Formats: sequence, C-alpha cells, structure tokens
Amino acid sequence: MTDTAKPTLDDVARAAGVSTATVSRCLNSPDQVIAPTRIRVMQAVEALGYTPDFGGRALASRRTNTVGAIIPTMDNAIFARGLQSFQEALSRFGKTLLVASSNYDPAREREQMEVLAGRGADGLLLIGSARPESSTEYLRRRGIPFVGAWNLGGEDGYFVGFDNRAAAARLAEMVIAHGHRRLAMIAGISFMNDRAADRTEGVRSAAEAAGIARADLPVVEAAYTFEDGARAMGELMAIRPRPTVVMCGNDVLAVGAMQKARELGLKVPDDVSITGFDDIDLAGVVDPKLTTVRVPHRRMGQAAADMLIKLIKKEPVERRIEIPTAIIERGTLGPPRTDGGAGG
Amino acid sequence: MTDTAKPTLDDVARAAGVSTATVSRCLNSPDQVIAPTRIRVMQAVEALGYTPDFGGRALASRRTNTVGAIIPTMDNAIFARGLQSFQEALSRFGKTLLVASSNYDPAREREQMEVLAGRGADGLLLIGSARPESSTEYLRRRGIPFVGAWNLGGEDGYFVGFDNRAAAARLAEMVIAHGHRRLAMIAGISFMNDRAADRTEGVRSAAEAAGIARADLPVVEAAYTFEDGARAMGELMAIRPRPTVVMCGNDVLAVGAMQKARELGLKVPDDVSITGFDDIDLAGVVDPKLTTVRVPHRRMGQAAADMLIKLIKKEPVERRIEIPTAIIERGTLGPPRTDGGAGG
DNA sequence: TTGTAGGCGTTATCAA
DNA sequence: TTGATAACGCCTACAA
Repeated sequence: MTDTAKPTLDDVARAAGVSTATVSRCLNSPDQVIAPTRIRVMQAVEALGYTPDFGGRALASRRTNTVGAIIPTMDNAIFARGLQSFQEALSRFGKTLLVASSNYDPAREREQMEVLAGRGADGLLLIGSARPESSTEYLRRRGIPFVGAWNLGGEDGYFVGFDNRAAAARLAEMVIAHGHRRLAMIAGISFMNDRAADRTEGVRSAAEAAGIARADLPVVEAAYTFEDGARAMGELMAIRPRPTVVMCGNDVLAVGAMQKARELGLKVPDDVSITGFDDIDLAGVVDPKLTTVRVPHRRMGQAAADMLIKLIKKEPVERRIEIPTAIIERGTLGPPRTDGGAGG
Repeated sequence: MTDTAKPTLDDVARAAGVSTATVSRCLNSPDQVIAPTRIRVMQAVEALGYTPDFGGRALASRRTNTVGAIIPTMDNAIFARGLQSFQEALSRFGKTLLVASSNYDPAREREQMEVLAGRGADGLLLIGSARPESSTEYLRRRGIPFVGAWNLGGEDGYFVGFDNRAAAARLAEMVIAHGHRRLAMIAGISFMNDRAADRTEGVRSAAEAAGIARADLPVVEAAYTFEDGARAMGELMAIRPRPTVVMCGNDVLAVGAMQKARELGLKVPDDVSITGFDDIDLAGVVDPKLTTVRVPHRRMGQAAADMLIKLIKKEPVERRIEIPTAIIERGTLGPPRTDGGAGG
C-alpha cells in the first residue's frame, strides 16, 4: 500500500543508488556485478516489488524466450496432456509457453498466429497440417518456425506425430480379423481436421482391402462430446442389418456410444463391439474397458518441444518424428453375434 | 520468401508513402484517416504481412488489453470449462487471455503472477483464496486487480464462486437422510486448496450435526486422477465395519472409486453408495450415473470476466458473487444395506 | 487529414 | 566493475 505505481528500472536504480545499467545486469548476468552492489540492488528489487516489463525488455533485447501453441480447444483432455509435457520441456530451456485456441476454425487460428507473433513468439506449435497456405506463408514471412503435432503432415514442414491413417487401419484390420463384416464408424468432424479425416480413411481403406464396399460402411461425423457420440450411435443402431461393430474416431465418442448402447439395451461387446482412439484415462475406467489406440501424448509433447527449440536455434533437425502408437486390447471388442444380428 | 526480417511500422509507412503516425492511426482509429489513404496503407500492411509488435505498442500506449488467469492445472476438465467461457466473455471486450498454471504450488503461482504482471496483464483471475499474503500484496502493490473464482474467499478481495462447504454439507445431509451412518470420504488434496478443504469440512460438519463422531468419518486425501480415487477407495473398503457410503471431493475421484468398487465386486449403490462433486460430463456417462453437485462453470467464468472488467475499469463492483449450486440426484446414492454390512 | 517528434522501460555498446 | 547513452517499435500530443 506504499506507492501505487508500477516500479521501473529507474526506481530500483535510484533506490539502490546505482545506474539502470547495473540493475539490468544484476537481473540478467549477475556475475558481472560485484556482490555487495548486487545484494543492495536485489534488496531494492524485492522492496519495491519490481518485475521487469516484458515489452521494454523484448524491445531492447530483440528476444522474448516465448513460444506459442495454438490448439483447437482446451476442452479436450488429449491436447491438455500433450501441452503439459510440451510446456514442461520448454521451461527446462527457460522458455515460456503462450497458449491460444482456434476452436477448430482456420480463420481464428490465423488470428491467433498474429496475436502470438505480435507478442514475440520465437516459435509456434500447431496441431495437424490442415490449414490455408496463407497461414503458413504468413509464418514463413515473419521467419517464425513452427512444428505441427498429432500427425505427420504432407510434403514440407516439420512434424512430430503419428500416422493416424495407418493406426486406424491396423485397428480396423484387427476388428475384421475378429470376424466382423458389418462395420460402422463415428468419426470426428473432418472439416479442417486431418486427424479425424485420416482416421476415417484408415478404417475405410482396411475395409475395402477386406472386400467391404464403401457403401456398406456407414460413417457419421460427430463433434467432441459424449452426447454427440451417443446421438451418432443412435443413428447407427437404427440401421438394418445392424452393424456389429462401431469404430469411433476418439475415446470420448466411444464412451458416448457405449452409454447409448446401454440405454438401448445392447450389451458391449456381445451385441455390438465398440472401439476408440487416443487411450485417454477414461478408456480404462468404463465398463467394459475400451479397446483403443494408445497415443503417447507426453512423448509427443516432449519431442515437439525439442524440435521447436532446435528450429529456433537454427540447429539441424529431422523434418518429421514419428511417434509409435499401439493398439490396446481391452473389453469392448469381441466377435460379432453369430445369430446374424437383429435383422431389419 | 521475399525479405525475411519482421516488418515494422516504418516499413509499412514507407511502402504506403505516408508517415508512421498515419499507419498507426489506420490500425487504431481508422475513421481518423481518409479512405484512399487508409486503403493504400492497409494494402501495404497486407502485402508486407505486418503485425504490430505487442511490446512496442504496450510501451507506448501503456495498456495491453490483456488479462491473465492462473489455474492449478490444465489437466482438469473443470477449469477448462470455466476458462473457456471466461475467455469468450473477455474477447467480447476485446481482451486477450493469457493462461498460466501453478501446479497447485503457491510458489509457482507467485512466479506466474510476476510473469503475467511483466507481460502487462491488466487484471488476473485466480482460483480460490488459499495463498500467501505476500502474493496478494504483490498484486496490490502493482495495482493489478484480481478476482478469485471457485469459492467465496475470506474477509476481503473479490470473488465469484460458491460455498463449497455449504454445498458439501447439503449433500451430506441428503446422504444421512437416506439412512447412512457409516460415511467415508475421499477428499481432494487440501494443502493450499480451499475448495477441497471446504468440501471436507462441509461433510464433517453435517456428520457431526447428525451425531456422527469425527473419528467415525474416515477421510482419505487423493490427487486428481481416477487411479488415486481407486486407490483411496481400496483403503476405505478395507475398513470394518465397512462404510456404506463414500462421498468424494470431485467427480473424477468418484468415478475412480466406482471402478474400484466394481473390481471389488461391490455393487453401487446396493453395496456401497458413492457421491461426487462438480457434475462434469463424465458424471452422466458412468453406470449408474453419478449423484453429484452441479457447479455452473460457464456462468462462473462469465461472471468472473464481468467482474474483472469492471475492476479494471474501476467501476463499482460487488465484492462477491455467489453462484448457486444444485444437487443432482442420479443413481449412485441409495439407502444403506440393511444387513448391517460386511462386519469385521 | 496528415506529419513531426518525444517518450514508454529495457538492453547493449562504449567509455570511464 | 560501473555509468552514459543510443537504440528497440510504437503511440500520441502538437503542429502544419
């Protein structure tokens, strides 16, 4: 409750009886300042509750030690987990993370790019690779390096992720090996979301390879909530002959589907099998536990941080790092009913 | 791939053949600039890929239109939900949100306060009220207004939240009204977490009021994961005579407890009742659905934004806004077993 | 309506 | 080891 104004370097310098240069040095390279002076300065800093102004600092030093991340939504356990380790890795390098969200909207993503660029982000983490050329062009123009995560991208750019399509295909192959022929899918919204689109394509390709016509694989897109998953499940379960397995684009949709199945009086996996994708904690808590694809989020966040740091330092980097996924077999995938299902 | 350096106001001015002042005006108060000039300038902005530098801008204008939020963890659906609406409300006022996390560590929270203060946050959203005096003192010294959310705080300060203690007590009263006498609790970690502590106290006070000795109400603290909830449930279910109901500090712990109950072959609610707190989406998906306390996160985030904006504008504000909670009765709370339970 | 010029808080260069 | 002082990119009186 002393003086109310925000203290500046000048205030500290005056209080400590030194020049602003010395105060600055105390903060940035303390060993260049002799101990007694330094102690006096630090006491003044403490006493005044001084915190360096980021703007001034960035302006003068031309660096910010800041990296930004733009994720589709915070409302999603999956990105949260990956970001957490991304941030941890970053802070080991003394970098601060700024998080923004795009709401799955490319225009908003672009806005956030400008916000983060304006705030001096030295580099950016983006999710996936589906975005207008103009957005990436913008970053290149400003010389801001960026890495895409959660998938492996296309021709150019830097990526840390996994092959969503291949992983989904492998899971579908396993489903088919269980004897299923009447597959259905609850996909995430594929618009500007390469992860969702790739997973769907993976399932489709495996089905086609097994001689299942594309028209015989109903796909419903659903947003990222239990409710949407349940609603989609309702649609699919109305189809005759009923699908014997529903493959879901992510675990949240899968759990919503499980709930709907229960409501409909369908036993999982006896009456209908269900699979997920991501292996979030939730997958191990539902009953039966969810058969899904494990994505090592922490490892991905970590690797993304390493890659971005290297890009910022202009050190040599691999263009893409593939994180292996694994199919986790639990209880929701079984053989199809042999009675031919509920005929229509 | 033209020139690589980050364009400045000067570059734009030169490209458009005007002064920097005019460019600045185009960006900040376009109506002060005549149309032809403005168009020429905006084209130059576009062509160069110019984005104003936040540091320079903040320095010169002495405002940032930024507010910060420090939450315990991003790894928690509950804060994510509230933050989302906080952010939405903020952006309607043209403010940008900077999010930081403290990991439930007061020292780290303090660090983040300094980071956000340095970055020019005009105001701060904090969670709860349990923090060292020195932290709030720091903010006051810098003249940074802040509001606490998720609880109602103490003597002074501004808060948007609810009475965790009273809500937990009401739920406990309902539990007792169902006939339960052998209560147990899985509490969140109470260290520097007033929400967790208050909820525990609420249950305890209701139990005492019903003549249940404090010693007869076992409480196990557990961190915020399904696993921790399950582990705690294991401990509680080993007690003889076995508790007939386990009240949990949040829904995540409750779902972990449900899973453990299933593993132990205990039916919910026949063998043991379970209650949660928060009413996250998950609560409606488990089987049976979770009896819990609904907390209107979106409303809270919204109200917090309104309050903070007013504080920043130095408009008059109520010191605390209480958001009502509601008990949601679903399937996990039933009467206790009448056979006297599994005796020891 | 537009331009000129000073200053915001910090760092970094150069002397002392 | 320390101190002057000139940038850094932008905004905003004030002047034209």
